[in-house]
Amino acid sequence: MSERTERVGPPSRGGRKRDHSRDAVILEATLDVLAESGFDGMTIDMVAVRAGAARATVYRRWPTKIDLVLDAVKRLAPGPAELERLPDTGSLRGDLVASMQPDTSEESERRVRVVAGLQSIAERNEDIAAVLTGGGTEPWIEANRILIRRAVDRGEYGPVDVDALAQVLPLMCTCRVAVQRLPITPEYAIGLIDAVLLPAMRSTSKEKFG
Amino acid sequence: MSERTERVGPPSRGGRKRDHSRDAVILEATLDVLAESGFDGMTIDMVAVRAGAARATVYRRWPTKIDLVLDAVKRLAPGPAELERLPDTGSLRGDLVASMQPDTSEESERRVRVVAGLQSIAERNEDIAAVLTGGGTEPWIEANRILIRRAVDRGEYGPVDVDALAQVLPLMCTCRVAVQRLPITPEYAIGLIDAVLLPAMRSTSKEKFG
DNA sequence: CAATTACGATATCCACGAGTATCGGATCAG
DNA sequence: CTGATCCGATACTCGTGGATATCGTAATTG
Repeated sequence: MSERTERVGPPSRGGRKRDHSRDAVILEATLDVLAESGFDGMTIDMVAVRAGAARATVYRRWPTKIDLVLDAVKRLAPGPAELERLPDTGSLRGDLVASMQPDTSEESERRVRVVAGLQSIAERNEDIAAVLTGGGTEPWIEANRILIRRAVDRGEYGPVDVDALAQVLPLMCTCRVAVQRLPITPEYAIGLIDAVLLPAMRSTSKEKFG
Repeated sequence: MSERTERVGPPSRGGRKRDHSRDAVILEATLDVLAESGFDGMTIDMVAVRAGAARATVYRRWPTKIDLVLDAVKRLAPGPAELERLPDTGSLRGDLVASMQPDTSEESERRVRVVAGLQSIAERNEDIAAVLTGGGTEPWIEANRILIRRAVDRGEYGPVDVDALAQVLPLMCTCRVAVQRLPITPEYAIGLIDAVLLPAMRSTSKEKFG
């Protein structure tokens, strides 16, 4: 977490406790607004209203807009435990379809929209850029890397370019939402798997053509 | 073109002519600033300074910031003639490599950055969204569609899912620049062609796996 | 030359949003 | 109860940027 406005100096004698359960509400509201309006279009007031709080309450916990957004985006990054719980159905296709299931939900569409809405500020803010790579496409690509490597190891496919193939689904889906402004339906996701990724896996790319 | 501030009423008797050769300079400056700072980060003053003009000169030709950006983005859309001049080397790989050549240039990286920088405003402005689909990834996808269809027609490959495969290179390259913030090197482009697209072409996706 | 318009530069108006300050009411510790 | 702190609400400051207006100068027509 980025530095809050915690009281450090005087060991206070009492007073109303800060209701920390509202942190999550405010951060969720921040992500909602970010997904809808982007960083520049988002105002602290929008966040406060959506969270049912006062602007002062937000500023009491995060000193600047940037700090608020940083903490909010950190919620997007999957924990290491997330990568441990990858599906294991026995076939690559089964694993991919299972792992894409949450990606066709609204929850994950918001994630992509947040990433898209932070591009402009990421250009000028090192911290935002850093937290974006961690919470954006990279974990998703890493998950695909694991699934593909596992399929190759168990002999389901021959040797392939794991790094290149692991990027196909995450990058294409991200671009579809962020740039083409189209939803990731289960049909589209499965279509990509069956028409692009799995066919590419089947033909090992040893021979080149001139 | 969107409506300018052209004089229409009084048949004027004379006066200094508007130097229309500077339109292009201003619009190019607009694209440069858009690519660097996005729509919200761009100010009319940045554009004017980069174009070596005064703000008043810009406002004399385009009434609002939106109008200026609309005209600028229209310059990104390739004319119909562009799609007629697609490479024809005899092999799909040759065509793809040749057609990707300009995409690895700075010129084309700017195009993608402009598209990325306009996402936030496109969410709220119908006109921007419309002109973006025309000048963004769609023409690029269409070009790939033509190349792939041609290769199938000449018997170089069996039947494939043309629409899905035509999106692979444009979407992945766009996302790499706009989201991952990495350059499109010739190595990366050719790597995609050899490790993803052509392998996927080779194995026709008739059989499915459960 | 005179009238007219474009141009560069600059001043100005205006709206908006980040961040601060204040206030009344609520909630805790002692 | 008392003092300290949180909360919601509101007013406020202040910088920025879109848009307009003005002015002196340059170019063009008659």
